[in-house]
Amino acid sequence: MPELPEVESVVRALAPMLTGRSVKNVRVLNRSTVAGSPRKPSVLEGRRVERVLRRGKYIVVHFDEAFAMAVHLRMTGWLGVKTQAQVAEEQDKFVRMVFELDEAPGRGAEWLLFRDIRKFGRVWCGRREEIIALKSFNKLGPEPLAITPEAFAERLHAHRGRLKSLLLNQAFLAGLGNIYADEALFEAGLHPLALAQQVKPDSARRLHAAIQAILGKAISAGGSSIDDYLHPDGTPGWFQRELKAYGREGEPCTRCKAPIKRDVVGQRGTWYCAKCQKKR
DNA sequence: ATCTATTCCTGGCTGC
DNA sequence: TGCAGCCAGGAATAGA
Repeated sequence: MPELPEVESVVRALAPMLTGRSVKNVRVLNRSTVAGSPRKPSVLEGRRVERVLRRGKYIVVHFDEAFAMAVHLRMTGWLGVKTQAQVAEEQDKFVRMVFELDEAPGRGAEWLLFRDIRKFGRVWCGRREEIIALKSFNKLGPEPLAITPEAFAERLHAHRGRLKSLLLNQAFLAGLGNIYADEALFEAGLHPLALAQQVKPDSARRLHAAIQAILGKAISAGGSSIDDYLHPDGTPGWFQRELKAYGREGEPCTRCKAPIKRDVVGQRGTWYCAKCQKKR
């Protein structure tokens, strides 16, 4: 499941392949993949890529003439570049959108593909200011790798909810998902059900440090390949091997050897060590 | 403000 | 081998 480190890995891989290239043609193979009203991916035809960046879990592509595209991979989305020959050979029924690219020096005819098994992923196309103004995009909270410990603690204490739910709330912090929320709470030694408002200042600081450390390590590892996530070139990330709580029900805690527990918190599977993650 | 349930969607798993 | 039924889950949405 792509979260911040996975999306960051996608952006870093795609940026050198896409920057400077033009989209000749856009084809939509699954209508619901294209979000927005009106749906208008054809506005990107003839536009040249200026930048590829990340905001929260969104991949954002800036085009010339102030056009832009935002992509959310949700559960099973994948972006990558393939040659026309590869695409023809593979006959991949899960490709939902195809962007025909111009021929760059040293590269033949290539297509940017959006592949998505479960069709939860979404692509928005339009003018840059329209994309930025999208309400789902506009209400995103701060970037977890940019926020200061002080600002983080202040935000934390301004909320009444449970830590796990808060970390998953994209308006609170943009980019954490189920995997890294559990990992950050484990690392900080905080219980998923702890009330945000009751978290003591030193615990808030530990949580902030844990979030930044986990995300930094996961980005360096190319993210976690769980279920379907793969890099744009088809290779897996390897941070899944470093996970200490997520998906490890029954396995011994790496700190105290007690078995990792799984509960459901806010309709999400939640893994934690009941012995060393305390509610306060 | 916060919480819960529901929807989207399909591969993979379980059980018969 | 086949098939029905269930599950996971990010985000939007509605309702409490």
